Amino acid sequence: MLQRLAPELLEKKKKIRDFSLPDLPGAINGEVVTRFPPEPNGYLHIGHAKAAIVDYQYAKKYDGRFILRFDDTNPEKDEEEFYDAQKEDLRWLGIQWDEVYNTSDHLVLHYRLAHQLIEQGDAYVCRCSAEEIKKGRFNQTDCACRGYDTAGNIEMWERMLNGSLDQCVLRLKGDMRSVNTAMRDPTLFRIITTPHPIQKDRYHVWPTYDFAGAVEDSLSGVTHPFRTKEYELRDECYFYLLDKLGLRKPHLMEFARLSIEGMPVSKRKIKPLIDEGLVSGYDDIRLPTLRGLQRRGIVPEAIKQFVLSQGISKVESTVTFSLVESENRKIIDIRSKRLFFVPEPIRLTVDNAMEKSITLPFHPTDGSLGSRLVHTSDTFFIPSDDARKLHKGDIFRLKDLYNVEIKDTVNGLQGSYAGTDLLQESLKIQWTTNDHIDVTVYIPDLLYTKDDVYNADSLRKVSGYAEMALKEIRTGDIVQFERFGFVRIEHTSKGTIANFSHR
RNA sequence: GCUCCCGUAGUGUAGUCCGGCCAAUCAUUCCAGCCUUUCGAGCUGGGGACUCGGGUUCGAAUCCCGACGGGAGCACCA
Repeated sequence: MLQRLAPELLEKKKKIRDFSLPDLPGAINGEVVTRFPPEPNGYLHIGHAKAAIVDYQYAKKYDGRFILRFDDTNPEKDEEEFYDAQKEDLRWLGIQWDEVYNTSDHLVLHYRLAHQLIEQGDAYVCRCSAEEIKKGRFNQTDCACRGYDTAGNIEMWERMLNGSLDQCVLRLKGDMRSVNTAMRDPTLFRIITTPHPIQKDRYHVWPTYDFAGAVEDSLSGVTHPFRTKEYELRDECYFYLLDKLGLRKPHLMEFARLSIEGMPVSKRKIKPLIDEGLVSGYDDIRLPTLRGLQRRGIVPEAIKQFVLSQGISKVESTVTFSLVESENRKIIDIRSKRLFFVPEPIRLTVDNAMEKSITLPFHPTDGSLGSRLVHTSDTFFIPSDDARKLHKGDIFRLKDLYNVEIKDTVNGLQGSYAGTDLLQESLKIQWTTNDHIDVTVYIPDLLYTKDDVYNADSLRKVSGYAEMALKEIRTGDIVQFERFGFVRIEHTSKGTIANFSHR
């Protein structure tokens, strides 16, 4: 009744806070431009989501623009499938970009800027080996290449581009004696002959992150780029480079990387798990990948709330996943249908049971979620965990149906009808009838224990019966199995499975 | 080793830039109670923190110095 007359009254009870981001320095409403620059080399995870959501929210907050930029400057790592996969993940998160482009589309421009640096004497072609370069940085000594004249450098750069010179890189002429190792003549361009997923074999000289990131941020009009803290040492290089190129300098900002207790959040850690078969793939429900989270029944709004609640401080912290669960529960509780699922079922016979047809609502308070009709006879199934607690003479309630008095627990579980009066203190147990669906529930646990060792019991499997109404539930829908927890349903060719989200 | 960043309750987080309104916010977790035909939700109550030591000041979580602790970088990866 109430939900029909004034649904907003019920909604209001759920206080889903709206976290507000702190103000940005030098931000002008309508003129803020942010960007999310993933490398298309894997599936997105919750760490990416943090960056993407923060970037996107800031653009919205200031009525500005949000750019999606694929930083695809390493043909050895980037793969074509991930451009679309990442877009798909972002769309799922509810993120909409005003513009999308690939850094690899701008290589000609990058070459031109490199040329400019060389002409100014701010960059030089270095033919030393990686080893020698490393040694030079460590010892703070110049190599011979650093001393070549501009004309020679331009010639070598052109040979680099036309493929007649290999074993060389273009380096920034920084300060080999700087205390900041990132300033000791960082590499700006290197030769990679592996075909690029999009550009194919059009280019073989590729900019590094230091060059491409700074240049793209500036040229694309980004006013407030964010990145994670581990890049802080490179700030100096970022601004130095823009300075030398005479390009606009954005308000560069850093925040701490997100880490979650017991969950690997980097590709570096996730990949081996997949390769060793310890998880089923990038969408394994134990993983904090967006695909894993989705399959587990975590909704995008919850991820957004969670991310924003973390803020953008530089404090490194390890968050409990229960914060995500809590945000998720707040959102799905009010809109998830309730169904009966009986884990490890045991047969219960009620000797003087009458056949009944009853209508049960899908939600205790929200009638708009509808109801289902259930027929009962003298045969039920209840969870064996509950059955174990029952003794002869006990009276319990088949939830939403009637009371049953236990008559026998030895020769099968038997009981008899014991009225419909609701007994406050009696156990209310969910049940199914002979008509039921076999369901396997997968319950994820932390992949790593406190000591950082792999948790072999991280995926529990529980089989049971669900009521017939589960058939109406579509793959991808989240329901609550009463007295069990929230699950996301998947109907597969091998039967129905339910991925456990949380209580 | 060198350099940089960070240090508020069990876990996160606001406050730190511009010292007083902070006997420190909010969430989560935990505990107790209420409510409820779910072990879910809701409601009420409770516990629990400014790393330490100096300094500046009438006054410091907030500024300065030092110590300690944690993280990161030191790639032709981003």
